[in-house]
Amino acid sequence: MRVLIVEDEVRLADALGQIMLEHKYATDIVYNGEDGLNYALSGQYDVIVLDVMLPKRSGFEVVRELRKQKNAAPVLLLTARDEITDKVTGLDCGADDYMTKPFAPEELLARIRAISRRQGDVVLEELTYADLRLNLSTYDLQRGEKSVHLGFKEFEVLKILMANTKMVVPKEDLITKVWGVESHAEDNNVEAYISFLRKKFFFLGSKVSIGTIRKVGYRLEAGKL
Amino acid sequence: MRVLIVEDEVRLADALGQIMLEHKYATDIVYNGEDGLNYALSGQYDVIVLDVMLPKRSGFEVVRELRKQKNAAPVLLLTARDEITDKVTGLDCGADDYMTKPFAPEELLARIRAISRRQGDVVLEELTYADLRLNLSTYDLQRGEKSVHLGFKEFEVLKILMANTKMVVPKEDLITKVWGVESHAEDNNVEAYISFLRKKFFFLGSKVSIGTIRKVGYRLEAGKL
DNA sequence: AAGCCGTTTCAGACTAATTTCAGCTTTCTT
DNA sequence: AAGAAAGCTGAAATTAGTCTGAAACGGCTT
Repeated sequence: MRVLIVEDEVRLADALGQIMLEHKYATDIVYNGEDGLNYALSGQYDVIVLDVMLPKRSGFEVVRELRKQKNAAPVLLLTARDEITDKVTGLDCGADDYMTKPFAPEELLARIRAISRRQGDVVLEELTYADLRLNLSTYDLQRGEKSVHLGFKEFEVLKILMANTKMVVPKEDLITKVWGVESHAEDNNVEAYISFLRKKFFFLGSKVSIGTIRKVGYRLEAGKL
Repeated sequence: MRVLIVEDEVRLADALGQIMLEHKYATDIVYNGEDGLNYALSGQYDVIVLDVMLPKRSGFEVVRELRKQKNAAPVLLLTARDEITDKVTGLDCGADDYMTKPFAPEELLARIRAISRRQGDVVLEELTYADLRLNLSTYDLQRGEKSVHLGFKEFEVLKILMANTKMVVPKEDLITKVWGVESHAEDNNVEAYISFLRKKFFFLGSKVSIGTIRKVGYRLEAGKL
Protein backbone atom coordinates (compact mmCIF):
# COMPACT_ATOMS: atom_id res chain seq x y z
CA MET A 1 0.00 0.00 0.00
CA ARG A 2 1.56 3.22 -1.16
CA VAL A 3 0.60 6.66 0.04
CA LEU A 4 1.53 10.06 -1.35
CA ILE A 5 1.46 12.97 1.04
CA VAL A 6 1.32 16.48 -0.37
CA GLU A 7 1.68 18.97 2.42
CA ASP A 8 3.80 22.08 2.63
CA GLU A 9 4.09 22.34 6.38
CA VAL A 10 7.18 20.29 6.78
CA ARG A 11 6.54 19.45 10.38
CA LEU A 12 3.08 18.11 9.72
CA ALA A 13 4.17 16.33 6.58
CA ASP A 14 6.86 14.51 8.45
CA ALA A 15 4.55 13.65 11.27
CA LEU A 16 2.16 12.13 8.78
CA GLY A 17 4.99 10.24 7.19
CA GLN A 18 5.88 8.92 10.60
CA ILE A 19 2.39 7.71 11.27
CA MET A 20 2.22 6.01 7.89
CA LEU A 21 5.51 4.37 8.52
CA GLU A 22 4.37 2.96 11.81
CA HIS A 23 1.45 1.44 10.04
CA LYS A 24 3.55 -0.07 7.31
CA TYR A 25 2.48 2.17 4.52
CA ALA A 26 5.19 3.03 2.03
CA THR A 27 5.10 6.80 1.81
CA ASP A 28 6.38 9.54 -0.40
CA ILE A 29 6.19 13.14 0.67
CA VAL A 30 6.29 16.23 -1.46
CA TYR A 31 5.83 19.80 -0.41
CA ASN A 32 4.01 21.62 -3.15
CA GLY A 33 1.16 21.18 -5.54
CA GLU A 34 3.20 20.89 -8.65
CA ASP A 35 5.38 18.09 -7.38
CA GLY A 36 2.27 16.57 -5.90
CA LEU A 37 0.57 16.46 -9.25
CA ASN A 38 3.56 15.00 -10.99
CA TYR A 39 4.04 12.32 -8.40
CA ALA A 40 0.38 11.50 -8.35
CA LEU A 41 0.33 11.16 -12.12
CA SER A 42 2.98 8.49 -11.90
CA GLY A 43 0.08 6.31 -10.88
CA GLN A 44 1.94 4.38 -8.26
CA TYR A 45 -0.11 5.42 -5.25
CA ASP A 46 -3.08 3.80 -3.61
CA VAL A 47 -4.03 6.90 -1.70
CA ILE A 48 -3.14 10.56 -1.98
CA VAL A 49 -3.34 12.79 1.06
CA LEU A 50 -3.50 16.31 -0.23
CA ASP A 51 -3.39 19.61 1.56
CA VAL A 52 -5.60 22.28 0.02
CA MET A 53 -3.39 25.26 0.66
CA LEU A 54 -0.18 24.60 -1.20
CA PRO A 55 2.58 26.46 -3.01
CA LYS A 56 2.49 26.38 -6.80
CA ARG A 57 -0.89 24.71 -7.20
CA SER A 58 -3.69 24.37 -4.73
CA GLY A 59 -5.00 21.01 -3.72
CA PHE A 60 -8.15 21.74 -5.66
CA GLU A 61 -6.22 22.32 -8.82
CA VAL A 62 -4.28 19.16 -8.30
CA VAL A 63 -7.33 16.94 -7.93
CA ARG A 64 -9.06 18.56 -10.82
CA GLU A 65 -6.09 18.08 -13.06
CA LEU A 66 -5.66 14.53 -11.84
CA ARG A 67 -9.21 13.67 -12.75
CA LYS A 68 -8.96 15.41 -16.06
CA GLN A 69 -6.11 13.08 -16.85
CA LYS A 70 -8.26 10.09 -15.98
CA ASN A 71 -6.32 9.25 -12.86
CA ALA A 72 -8.67 7.66 -10.37
CA ALA A 73 -6.44 7.42 -7.30
CA PRO A 74 -8.42 8.08 -4.11
CA VAL A 75 -7.74 11.55 -2.77
CA LEU A 76 -8.17 12.70 0.80
CA LEU A 77 -8.14 16.49 1.13
CA LEU A 78 -6.81 18.26 4.20
CA THR A 79 -7.65 21.77 5.19
CA ALA A 80 -7.12 24.02 8.18
CA ARG A 81 -10.31 24.44 10.17
CA ASP A 82 -10.40 28.17 9.85
CA GLU A 83 -9.84 28.27 6.15
CA ILE A 84 -13.09 29.33 4.61
CA THR A 85 -12.80 26.83 1.87
CA ASP A 86 -15.83 24.80 1.15
CA LYS A 87 -16.04 21.11 1.60
CA VAL A 88 -18.28 20.93 -1.40
CA THR A 89 -15.72 22.58 -3.61
CA GLY A 90 -13.24 19.89 -2.78
CA LEU A 91 -15.56 17.04 -3.47
CA ASP A 92 -16.73 18.67 -6.66
CA CYS A 93 -13.20 18.79 -7.88
CA GLY A 94 -13.10 15.06 -7.58
CA ALA A 95 -11.73 14.38 -4.13
CA ASP A 96 -13.01 11.30 -2.28
CA ASP A 97 -12.97 12.59 1.25
CA TYR A 98 -12.22 15.69 3.20
CA MET A 99 -10.80 16.31 6.65
CA THR A 100 -10.06 19.45 8.65
CA LYS A 101 -6.91 20.04 10.63
CA PRO A 102 -6.16 19.37 13.35
CA PHE A 103 -7.18 15.76 13.46
CA ALA A 104 -6.28 12.62 15.35
CA PRO A 105 -3.95 10.17 13.63
CA GLU A 106 -6.56 7.49 14.18
CA GLU A 107 -9.08 9.41 12.20
CA LEU A 108 -6.67 9.85 9.36
CA LEU A 109 -5.91 6.16 9.28
CA ALA A 110 -9.56 5.26 9.37
CA ARG A 111 -10.36 7.52 6.46
CA ILE A 112 -7.43 6.24 4.47
CA ARG A 113 -8.62 2.69 5.01
CA ALA A 114 -12.09 3.70 4.01
CA ILE A 115 -11.30 5.38 0.73
CA SER A 116 -8.69 2.87 -0.31
CA ARG A 117 -11.11 0.03 0.26
CA ARG A 118 -13.57 1.78 -1.94
CA GLN A 119 -11.27 1.41 -4.88
CA GLY A 120 -10.55 -1.83 -6.62
CA ASP A 121 -6.85 -2.43 -6.25
CA VAL A 122 -5.14 -1.57 -9.49
CA VAL A 123 -1.65 -1.13 -8.23
CA LEU A 124 1.44 -2.07 -10.03
CA GLU A 125 3.09 -4.94 -8.30
CA GLU A 126 6.67 -4.53 -9.33
CA LEU A 127 9.19 -2.30 -10.97
CA THR A 128 11.60 -3.73 -13.51
CA TYR A 129 14.76 -2.55 -15.11
CA ALA A 130 16.83 -4.67 -17.45
CA ASP A 131 17.19 -8.04 -15.74
CA LEU A 132 16.04 -6.87 -12.32
CA ARG A 133 12.58 -7.09 -10.83
CA LEU A 134 11.72 -5.28 -7.63
CA ASN A 135 8.67 -6.64 -5.92
CA LEU A 136 6.93 -3.67 -4.37
CA SER A 137 4.97 -5.59 -1.82
CA THR A 138 7.50 -8.09 -0.55
CA TYR A 139 10.60 -5.90 -0.87
CA ASP A 140 12.34 -8.68 -2.74
CA LEU A 141 14.70 -7.97 -5.56
CA GLN A 142 15.09 -10.76 -8.03
CA ARG A 143 16.98 -11.66 -11.12
CA GLY A 144 16.20 -14.97 -12.75
CA GLU A 145 16.12 -17.63 -10.07
CA LYS A 146 17.98 -15.74 -7.41
CA SER A 147 16.33 -13.30 -5.10
CA VAL A 148 17.37 -11.15 -2.16
CA HIS A 149 15.41 -9.30 0.43
CA LEU A 150 15.91 -5.57 0.77
CA GLY A 151 15.58 -3.55 3.94
CA PHE A 152 13.24 -0.60 3.97
CA LYS A 153 15.80 2.03 3.11
CA GLU A 154 17.57 -0.10 0.55
CA PHE A 155 14.21 -0.63 -1.01
CA GLU A 156 13.28 3.03 -1.06
CA VAL A 157 16.58 4.04 -2.58
CA LEU A 158 16.37 1.45 -5.29
CA LYS A 159 12.75 2.20 -5.95
CA ILE A 160 13.57 5.82 -6.61
CA LEU A 161 16.41 4.89 -8.90
CA MET A 162 14.21 2.45 -10.79
CA ALA A 163 11.41 4.97 -11.07
CA ASN A 164 13.83 7.42 -12.68
CA THR A 165 15.86 5.13 -14.82
CA LYS A 166 18.28 6.86 -17.13
CA MET A 167 18.05 10.04 -15.13
CA VAL A 168 20.56 11.08 -12.58
CA VAL A 169 19.01 11.20 -9.14
CA PRO A 170 20.72 13.78 -6.95
CA LYS A 171 21.92 12.62 -3.58
CA GLU A 172 19.93 15.43 -2.10
CA ASP A 173 16.78 14.00 -3.53
CA LEU A 174 17.51 10.60 -2.13
CA ILE A 175 18.09 12.09 1.28
CA THR A 176 14.89 14.08 1.32
CA LYS A 177 12.77 11.32 -0.12
CA VAL A 178 14.12 8.44 1.89
CA TRP A 179 15.18 10.07 5.12
CA GLY A 180 12.85 13.06 5.08
CA VAL A 181 13.42 16.74 4.56
CA GLU A 182 14.55 17.81 7.94
CA SER A 183 16.59 14.79 8.75
CA HIS A 184 20.23 15.29 9.32
CA ALA A 185 21.15 12.32 7.26
CA GLU A 186 24.48 12.80 5.59
CA ASP A 187 25.74 11.97 2.17
CA ASN A 188 27.53 9.02 3.59
CA ASN A 189 24.24 7.42 4.50
CA VAL A 190 23.27 7.36 0.88
CA GLU A 191 26.69 6.14 -0.09
CA ALA A 192 26.43 3.30 2.37
CA TYR A 193 23.15 2.16 0.88
CA ILE A 194 24.42 2.46 -2.64
CA SER A 195 27.23 0.24 -1.53
CA PHE A 196 24.78 -2.30 -0.07
CA LEU A 197 22.78 -2.31 -3.26
CA ARG A 198 25.84 -2.80 -5.41
CA LYS A 199 26.78 -5.77 -3.32
CA LYS A 200 23.36 -7.26 -3.86
CA PHE A 201 23.42 -6.58 -7.58
CA PHE A 202 26.70 -8.39 -7.70
CA PHE A 203 25.36 -11.27 -5.69
CA LEU A 204 22.47 -11.59 -8.11
CA GLY A 205 24.86 -11.48 -11.03
CA SER A 206 22.86 -8.67 -12.59
CA LYS A 207 24.17 -6.66 -15.50
CA VAL A 208 22.73 -3.55 -13.92
CA SER A 209 25.08 -1.26 -12.12
CA ILE A 210 24.77 1.99 -10.25
CA GLY A 211 26.77 4.77 -11.84
CA THR A 212 28.15 7.66 -9.83
CA ILE A 213 28.03 11.19 -11.14
CA ARG A 214 30.45 12.93 -8.91
CA LYS A 215 29.10 15.86 -6.95
CA VAL A 216 25.62 15.09 -8.19
CA GLY A 217 24.16 11.68 -7.67
CA TYR A 218 23.52 8.27 -9.08
CA ARG A 219 21.76 6.52 -11.91
CA LEU A 220 21.07 3.00 -13.00
CA GLU A 221 22.97 1.67 -15.94
CA ALA A 222 22.44 -1.56 -17.78
CA GLY A 223 25.84 -2.81 -18.78
CA LYS A 224 26.08 -5.16 -21.71
CA LEU A 225 25.33 -8.75 -20.97
CA MET B 1 24.86 29.29 -8.97
CA ARG B 2 24.14 32.92 -8.27
CA VAL B 3 21.90 34.16 -5.49
CA LEU B 4 20.52 37.64 -4.94
CA ILE B 5 19.64 38.58 -1.39
CA VAL B 6 17.29 41.50 -0.81
CA GLU B 7 17.04 42.22 2.88
CA ASP B 8 17.15 45.51 4.76
CA GLU B 9 18.29 44.22 8.12
CA VAL B 10 21.97 44.52 7.55
CA ARG B 11 22.87 42.01 10.20
CA LEU B 12 20.62 39.33 8.79
CA ALA B 13 21.61 40.12 5.23
CA ASP B 14 25.25 39.68 6.07
CA ALA B 15 24.60 36.47 7.93
CA LEU B 16 22.80 35.13 4.90
CA GLY B 17 25.64 36.19 2.68
CA GLN B 18 27.99 34.33 4.95
CA ILE B 19 25.95 31.16 4.82
CA MET B 20 25.72 31.33 1.06
CA LEU B 21 29.41 31.84 0.85
CA GLU B 22 30.11 28.78 2.93
CA HIS B 23 27.98 26.80 0.58
CA LYS B 24 29.71 28.06 -2.49
CA TYR B 25 26.95 30.21 -3.84
CA ALA B 26 27.96 33.40 -5.54
CA THR B 27 25.95 36.07 -3.76
CA ASP B 28 24.99 39.68 -4.20
CA ILE B 29 23.26 41.62 -1.46
CA VAL B 30 21.11 44.72 -1.73
CA TYR B 31 19.19 46.47 1.01
CA ASN B 32 15.99 47.82 -0.51
CA GLY B 33 13.24 46.83 -2.89
CA GLU B 34 14.16 49.16 -5.68
CA ASP B 35 17.72 47.97 -5.97
CA GLY B 36 16.41 44.46 -5.53
CA LEU B 37 14.16 44.79 -8.51
CA ASN B 38 16.85 46.29 -10.70
CA TYR B 39 19.37 43.66 -9.81
CA ALA B 40 16.85 40.90 -10.27
CA LEU B 41 15.92 42.19 -13.70
CA SER B 42 19.50 41.82 -14.82
CA GLY B 43 18.60 38.18 -15.17
CA GLN B 44 21.86 36.84 -13.88
CA TYR B 45 20.50 35.13 -10.77
CA ASP B 46 19.43 31.56 -10.26
CA VAL B 47 17.56 32.30 -7.05
CA ILE B 48 16.31 35.46 -5.38
CA VAL B 49 15.83 35.58 -1.63
CA LEU B 50 13.49 38.46 -0.94
CA ASP B 51 12.34 39.99 2.31
CA VAL B 52 8.71 41.12 2.27
CA MET B 53 9.08 44.20 4.42
CA LEU B 54 11.50 46.45 2.60
CA PRO B 55 12.24 50.14 2.10
CA LYS B 56 11.23 51.70 -1.22
CA ARG B 57 9.23 48.73 -2.54
CA SER B 58 7.83 45.74 -0.71
CA GLY B 59 8.81 42.23 -1.58
CA PHE B 60 5.35 41.65 -2.97
CA GLU B 61 5.71 44.56 -5.35
CA VAL B 62 9.08 43.34 -6.45
CA VAL B 63 7.90 39.85 -7.33
CA ARG B 64 4.82 41.14 -9.05
CA GLU B 65 6.84 43.53 -11.16
CA LEU B 66 9.38 40.85 -11.89
CA ARG B 67 6.72 38.53 -13.20
CA LYS B 68 5.05 41.26 -15.16
CA GLN B 69 8.34 41.67 -16.96
CA LYS B 70 8.38 37.97 -17.72
CA ASN B 71 11.27 37.26 -15.46
CA ALA B 72 10.91 33.71 -14.19
CA ALA B 73 13.73 33.57 -11.65
CA PRO B 74 12.71 31.50 -8.63
CA VAL B 75 11.86 33.74 -5.68
CA LEU B 76 11.92 32.76 -2.03
CA LEU B 77 10.05 35.21 0.20
CA LEU B 78 11.04 35.90 3.78
CA THR B 79 8.78 37.35 6.40
CA ALA B 80 8.85 37.88 10.14
CA ARG B 81 6.57 35.44 11.88
CA ASP B 82 4.42 38.10 13.49
CA GLU B 83 3.79 40.06 10.36
CA ILE B 84 0.22 39.48 9.43
CA THR B 85 1.08 39.14 5.80
CA ASP B 86 -0.51 36.28 4.07
CA LYS B 87 1.40 33.42 2.64
CA VAL B 88 -1.12 33.19 -0.11
CA THR B 89 -0.58 36.78 -1.13
CA GLY B 90 3.07 36.09 -1.64
CA LEU B 91 2.53 33.02 -3.71
CA ASP B 92 -0.19 34.74 -5.69
CA CYS B 93 2.20 37.51 -6.55
CA GLY B 94 4.33 34.90 -8.19
CA ALA B 95 6.79 33.80 -5.53
CA ASP B 96 7.88 30.18 -5.54
CA ASP B 97 8.24 29.57 -1.85
CA TYR B 98 7.79 31.31 1.41
CA MET B 99 9.55 31.12 4.73
CA THR B 100 9.02 32.81 8.09
CA LYS B 101 11.78 34.24 10.22
CA PRO B 102 13.49 33.06 12.23
CA PHE B 103 14.61 29.97 10.40
CA ALA B 104 17.48 27.54 10.47
CA PRO B 105 20.17 28.02 7.86
CA GLU B 106 19.66 24.43 6.83
CA GLU B 107 16.08 25.07 6.00
CA LEU B 108 16.97 28.06 3.90
CA LEU B 109 19.51 26.04 1.99
CA ALA B 110 17.09 23.20 1.48
CA ARG B 111 14.45 25.50 0.10
CA ILE B 112 16.90 27.23 -2.15
CA ARG B 113 17.96 23.91 -3.53
CA ALA B 114 14.36 22.91 -3.95
CA ILE B 115 13.17 25.93 -5.87
CA SER B 116 16.25 26.21 -8.00
CA ARG B 117 15.95 22.58 -8.97
CA ARG B 118 12.27 22.86 -9.57
CA GLN B 119 12.73 25.36 -12.31
CA GLY B 120 15.62 23.32 -13.53
CA ASP B 121 13.32 20.58 -14.70
CA VAL B 122 11.10 22.97 -16.55
CA VAL B 123 14.17 24.17 -18.31
CA LEU B 124 15.72 22.34 -21.18
CA GLU B 125 17.41 19.02 -20.67
CA GLU B 126 20.36 19.66 -22.88
CA LEU B 127 22.24 22.37 -24.66
CA THR B 128 23.37 21.92 -28.21
CA TYR B 129 25.76 23.72 -30.46
CA ALA B 130 26.61 22.54 -33.92
CA ASP B 131 27.40 18.83 -33.57
CA LEU B 132 27.73 18.86 -29.79
CA ARG B 133 25.10 17.99 -27.23
CA LEU B 134 25.63 18.69 -23.56
CA ASN B 135 23.38 16.68 -21.30
CA LEU B 136 22.58 18.91 -18.37
CA SER B 137 21.65 16.17 -15.97
CA THR B 138 24.29 13.56 -16.65
CA TYR B 139 27.15 15.93 -17.42
CA ASP B 140 27.86 13.98 -20.56
CA LEU B 141 29.01 15.68 -23.70
CA GLN B 142 28.25 13.80 -26.85
CA ARG B 143 28.78 14.00 -30.55
CA GLY B 144 27.23 11.27 -32.64
CA GLU B 145 28.03 7.94 -31.05
CA LYS B 146 30.86 9.07 -28.87
CA SER B 147 30.36 10.57 -25.49
CA VAL B 148 32.60 11.82 -22.71
CA HIS B 149 31.89 12.67 -19.15
CA LEU B 150 32.73 16.15 -17.93
CA GLY B 151 33.77 17.06 -14.43
CA PHE B 152 31.86 19.69 -12.53
CA LYS B 153 33.99 22.65 -13.49
CA GLU B 154 34.52 21.54 -17.05
CA PHE B 155 30.79 21.26 -17.29
CA GLU B 156 30.11 24.67 -15.84
CA VAL B 157 32.58 26.34 -18.12
CA LEU B 158 31.21 24.68 -21.22
CA LYS B 159 27.66 25.31 -20.17
CA ILE B 160 28.33 29.01 -19.96
CA LEU B 161 30.03 29.03 -23.32
CA MET B 162 27.15 27.13 -24.89
CA ALA B 163 24.59 29.39 -23.29
CA ASN B 164 26.33 32.37 -24.86
CA THR B 165 27.25 30.99 -28.20
CA LYS B 166 28.63 33.51 -30.61
CA MET B 167 29.32 35.90 -27.78
CA VAL B 168 32.68 36.36 -26.25
CA VAL B 169 32.65 35.29 -22.64
CA PRO B 170 35.20 37.21 -20.59
CA LYS B 171 37.54 35.18 -18.48
CA GLU B 172 36.50 37.24 -15.53
CA ASP B 173 32.94 36.10 -15.98
CA LEU B 174 33.97 32.50 -16.09
CA ILE B 175 35.92 32.92 -12.90
CA THR B 176 33.11 34.56 -10.99
CA LYS B 177 30.45 32.23 -12.30
CA VAL B 178 32.31 28.99 -11.95
CA TRP B 179 34.64 29.64 -9.05
CA GLY B 180 32.56 32.25 -7.26
CA VAL B 181 33.02 35.94 -6.67
CA GLU B 182 35.35 35.80 -3.74
CA SER B 183 37.53 33.07 -5.08
CA HIS B 184 41.16 33.66 -5.72
CA ALA B 185 41.12 31.57 -8.85
CA GLU B 186 43.55 32.78 -11.43
CA ASP B 187 43.32 33.13 -15.16
CA ASN B 188 45.38 30.04 -15.54
CA ASN B 189 42.65 27.98 -13.93
CA VAL B 190 40.32 28.92 -16.71
CA GLU B 191 43.00 28.31 -19.28
CA ALA B 192 43.59 24.86 -17.90
CA TYR B 193 39.93 23.97 -18.24
CA ILE B 194 39.71 25.41 -21.71
CA SER B 195 42.58 23.16 -22.53
CA PHE B 196 40.79 20.14 -21.06
CA LEU B 197 37.71 20.93 -23.06
CA ARG B 198 39.64 21.31 -26.28
CA LYS B 199 41.15 17.94 -25.70
CA LYS B 200 37.71 16.43 -25.30
CA PHE B 201 36.37 18.18 -28.37
CA PHE B 202 39.24 16.70 -30.29
CA PHE B 203 38.59 13.28 -28.87
CA LEU B 204 34.99 13.50 -29.97
CA GLY B 205 36.08 14.64 -33.41
CA SER B 206 33.82 17.65 -33.18
CA LYS B 207 34.02 20.52 -35.59
CA VAL B 208 33.46 22.91 -32.74
CA SER B 209 36.43 24.73 -31.35
CA ILE B 210 37.03 27.26 -28.62
CA GLY B 211 38.38 30.50 -29.94
CA THR B 212 40.58 32.77 -27.86
CA ILE B 213 40.08 36.49 -27.84
CA ARG B 214 43.25 37.78 -26.39
CA LYS B 215 42.97 39.81 -23.21
CA VAL B 216 39.24 39.18 -23.16
CA GLY B 217 37.95 35.66 -23.18
CA TYR B 218 36.62 32.81 -25.23
CA ARG B 219 33.83 31.83 -27.53
CA LEU B 220 32.61 28.76 -29.32
CA GLU B 221 33.16 28.49 -33.02
CA ALA B 222 31.82 25.92 -35.41
CA GLY B 223 34.51 25.28 -37.97
CA LYS B 224 33.54 23.73 -41.26
CA LEU B 225 33.32 19.98 -41.26
C1' DA C 1 19.19 -11.85 28.26
C1' DA C 2 20.65 -13.19 23.84
C1' DG C 3 20.28 -12.89 19.06
C1' DC C 4 18.78 -10.91 14.86
C1' DC C 5 18.06 -7.40 11.54
C1' DG C 6 18.21 -3.06 9.65
C1' DT C 7 20.49 1.15 10.24
C1' DT C 8 24.08 4.48 11.34
C1' DT C 9 28.76 5.81 12.13
C1' DC C 10 33.52 5.84 11.37
C1' DA C 11 38.06 5.56 9.41
C1' DG C 12 41.13 4.34 5.95
C1' DA C 13 41.65 3.25 1.08
C1' DC C 14 40.77 4.72 -3.23
C1' DT C 15 39.81 7.63 -7.20
C1' DA C 16 38.57 11.49 -9.82
C1' DA C 17 38.67 16.38 -9.98
C1' DT C 18 41.22 20.40 -9.40
C1' DT C 19 45.13 23.20 -8.82
C1' DT C 20 49.75 24.31 -9.53
C1' DC C 21 53.86 24.69 -12.00
C1' DA C 22 57.15 25.17 -15.60
C1' DG C 23 58.47 25.50 -20.04
C1' DC C 24 56.85 26.42 -24.37
C1' DT C 25 54.23 28.99 -28.25
C1' DT C 26 51.74 32.76 -29.97
C1' DT C 27 50.64 37.48 -30.36
C1' DC C 28 51.45 42.19 -29.51
C1' DT C 29 54.40 46.37 -28.99
C1' DT C 30 57.91 49.26 -30.17
C1' DA D 1 63.32 41.70 -35.05
C1' DA D 2 63.61 41.58 -30.03
C1' DG D 3 61.41 41.61 -25.93
C1' DA D 4 57.35 41.37 -23.26
C1' DA D 5 52.96 39.87 -22.29
C1' DA D 6 49.44 36.51 -22.74
C1' DG D 7 48.08 32.08 -23.48
C1' DC D 8 48.71 26.95 -23.87
C1' DT D 9 49.39 22.42 -22.10
C1' DG D 10 51.66 18.17 -20.03
C1' DA D 11 52.77 16.45 -15.80
C1' DA D 12 52.97 16.45 -10.91
C1' DA D 13 50.96 17.66 -6.63
C1' DT D 14 47.09 18.42 -3.97
C1' DT D 15 42.41 18.25 -2.57
C1' DA D 16 37.86 16.69 -2.31
C1' DG D 17 34.40 13.27 -3.02
C1' DT D 18 33.33 8.52 -2.79
C1' DC D 19 33.55 3.64 -1.41
C1' DT D 20 33.44 0.02 1.80
C1' DG D 21 34.50 -3.09 5.76
C1' DA D 22 33.93 -3.22 10.39
C1' DA D 23 31.98 -1.85 14.47
C1' DA D 24 28.40 0.23 17.19
C1' DC D 25 23.65 0.87 17.72
C1' DG D 26 18.67 0.16 18.73
C1' DG D 27 14.41 -1.97 18.44
C1' DC D 28 12.05 -6.50 18.31
C1' DT D 29 11.53 -11.25 18.86
C1' DT D 30 12.50 -15.43 21.01
